[in-house]
Amino acid sequence: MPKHLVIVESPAKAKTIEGYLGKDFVVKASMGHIRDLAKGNDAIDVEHGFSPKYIVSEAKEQVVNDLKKLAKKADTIWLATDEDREGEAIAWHLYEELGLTPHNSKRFVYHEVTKKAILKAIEQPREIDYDLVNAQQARRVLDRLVGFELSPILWRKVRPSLSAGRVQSVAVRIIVEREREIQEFNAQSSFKVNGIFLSEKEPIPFQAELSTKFDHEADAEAFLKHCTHAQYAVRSVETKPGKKSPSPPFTTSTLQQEASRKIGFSIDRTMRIAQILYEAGHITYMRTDSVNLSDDAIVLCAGEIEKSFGKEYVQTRKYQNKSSNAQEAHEAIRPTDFSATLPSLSKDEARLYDLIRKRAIASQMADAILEKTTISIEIDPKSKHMFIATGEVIKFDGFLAVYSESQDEESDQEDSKRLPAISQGEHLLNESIKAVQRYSKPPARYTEASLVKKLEELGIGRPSTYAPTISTIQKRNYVIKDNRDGKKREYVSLTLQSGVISKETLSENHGAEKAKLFPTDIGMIVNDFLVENFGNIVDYNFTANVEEQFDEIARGELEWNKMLESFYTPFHSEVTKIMTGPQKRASSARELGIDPNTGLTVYATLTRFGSAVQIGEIGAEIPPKFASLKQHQSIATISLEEALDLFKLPRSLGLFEEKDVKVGIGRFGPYIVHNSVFTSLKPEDDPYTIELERAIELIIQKRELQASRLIKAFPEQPEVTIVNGRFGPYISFGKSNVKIPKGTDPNTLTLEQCNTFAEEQGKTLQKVAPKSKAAAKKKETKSTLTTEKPKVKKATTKKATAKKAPTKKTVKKNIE
DNA sequence: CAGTGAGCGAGCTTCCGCTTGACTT
Repeated sequence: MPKHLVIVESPAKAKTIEGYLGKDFVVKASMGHIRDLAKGNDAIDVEHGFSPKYIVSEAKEQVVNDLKKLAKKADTIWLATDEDREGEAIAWHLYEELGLTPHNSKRFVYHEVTKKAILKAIEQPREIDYDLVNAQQARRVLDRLVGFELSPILWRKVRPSLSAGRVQSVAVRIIVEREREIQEFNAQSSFKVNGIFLSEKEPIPFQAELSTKFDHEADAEAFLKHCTHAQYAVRSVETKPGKKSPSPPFTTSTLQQEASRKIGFSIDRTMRIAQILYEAGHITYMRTDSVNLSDDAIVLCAGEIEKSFGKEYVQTRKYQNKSSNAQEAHEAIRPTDFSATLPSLSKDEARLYDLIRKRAIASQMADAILEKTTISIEIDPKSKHMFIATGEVIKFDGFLAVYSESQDEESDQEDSKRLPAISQGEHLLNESIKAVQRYSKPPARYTEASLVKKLEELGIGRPSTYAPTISTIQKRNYVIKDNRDGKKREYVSLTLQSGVISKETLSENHGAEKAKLFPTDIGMIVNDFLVENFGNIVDYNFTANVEEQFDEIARGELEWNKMLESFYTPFHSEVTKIMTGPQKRASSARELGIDPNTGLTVYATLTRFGSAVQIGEIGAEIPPKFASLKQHQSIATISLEEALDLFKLPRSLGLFEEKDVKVGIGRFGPYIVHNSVFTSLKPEDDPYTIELERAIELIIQKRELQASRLIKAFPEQPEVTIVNGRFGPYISFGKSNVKIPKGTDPNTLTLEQCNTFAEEQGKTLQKVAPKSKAAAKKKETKSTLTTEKPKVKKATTKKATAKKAPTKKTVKKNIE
């Protein structure tokens, strides 16, 4: 019987550590926090020192019970949770919940899961650090207070079920403010001039850029004219040594960024796959903010580099963390085994593993040695303009042999090339000169990964919450990840060749976006409301400021409930002021102008059913008319013309088979209705311009599809049919669907068989309303108590989400 | 399933961080 029970946070870690310790030790995992604040609004007694009420959640009961049993049998219980604030709190909660005493329990901490580190750590046990625990309690309580006082204000002032919080509201703010910068951005154009030159000795053409840009076409043209008679000579040749150093090994945030840029993974997918690699023992822990590698790892890594590349490629380094609130309870993310023999993995796992391994290896490799050459070319001795050619040659590749980091935005610089050997004073021949109109670019929209980077820079959120936070703000419909088609734009290109200047007008695509984050109307309204009324909470520095105070608590210099007191008093009085103030909703209405037909005012506004345009006033004699916005339209940017267009639907296209054909936009996107049969438009069809002929084509297509859908019907029981669905044949059984067992030919099924299958699958022929079905489901899932929300919500939210992706749904339907 | 665009009122929603599983049409 083992005498010692060691409790860590993660089961994979438990397994590893158990291997390091002797037979007397059993190592178990707490699976993260075991207790949390009670659910409702009564978890914190603000009147009495913010005393918190903790409960063991249903999901953790089993874990706690198992640990209790083991603890009873053990002589010593070692609390070996992470060294950071949260880990210390977990240790304390365990201590309390398991009824431990100073006599039967000890605490030890480690920064890396290596045998040496663990054995050393257990030699140096300590007490639970209550100052650190209190810092965590302050953090936890503050987050609850902020979230649970701000959210209800939004329910009342904006819309039910919304949420606000210290982290998510700032994330939304970042997206909203960037969108506004982009909206306000005016692209300026200028003419960038490039020449192709040749040396007489070494006739390899190379490119050089003019040191000045021209704002106007006329200036560019005048310059090219001037160049028709120019004499080119090399004024100077400068060669400078340079070097590039590798980046540190991955943290959670940098892994998410690079996996997004290099292999196109969403941050969610990255974390899911990293978890698999971690559990299989291929990588170290993936939720970390540390760039540090253990000494053991560095030795192993250096050995691998020497073996694969040679000694001159080895340069071991210790990296310093840049982010200020890093807690560094773990190592950086690295392979557990650096050798080139890769474990057998799925394709995605292999790609992520490869990235992690190369990045870690490169971090311990030598700098790349470069040589940068700059050649200045004068046009003629009098001209103030000059052409500059730059080239870069890699003298020693170093870490570049393994890994080079990608940038968020592609820079304009092309791959720097080797320049021909040229000496000062030498005359050059010019092959051609081009002046091309270039536009300035607006700030880039955020991707999920670049938003994580920004949050990390601001010290907001933790490695374990980056991905969940970003999915929360999308679930709340504050932000959507979306694509945009670019717009065509013309630009001018002037070319001087063989003494002749020619002009071309070309066109380019700009502003196309893929998987970028856009604020929704509701996101903007909520943000504006919070910025106006709670600017201090959604301030970019709010977290940094409270973090400083948490640190003071952790150092024992500040009492945690005093800190909360001084935060909460002014905060709560602000909350009360707004809750008891005028019962006005946060207004989103934007005046667009006057409708020329009726003379009434046109508004863009947020309604119960989402963003819409409105003609006329509520409460006026003539009730206002409404029309929903299309996808990609927003209250902030819609124009009067676009708004008026929305009232052109539904429209009649004419008669087909003596019945009216109408086109409109519904819940699932644009549709045609004819003889009360609905047909979706294809993505390429525009409901505003579609003509009768095309509509009839789609109606007939739909009929053909319907015909091939039905495999078999039973006249004696018309609710039962066998049909072809998206996933193959199935039995449509009243309102529910029944699976056909594998190996059964759907064509030969009898009605009796169908009824038997239905019975076996627990389906009845009652016309079950979807509501009660979902309620039953809710009951089922209740006991598991995951973070997943019940599937069916209030009518408003349901509709709002359904509206989100009409085109997607349409596509699916068409495939069917 | 393809419409709608309130305010008589029933009761709900919500935070951040730490961890892994157990669920289907």
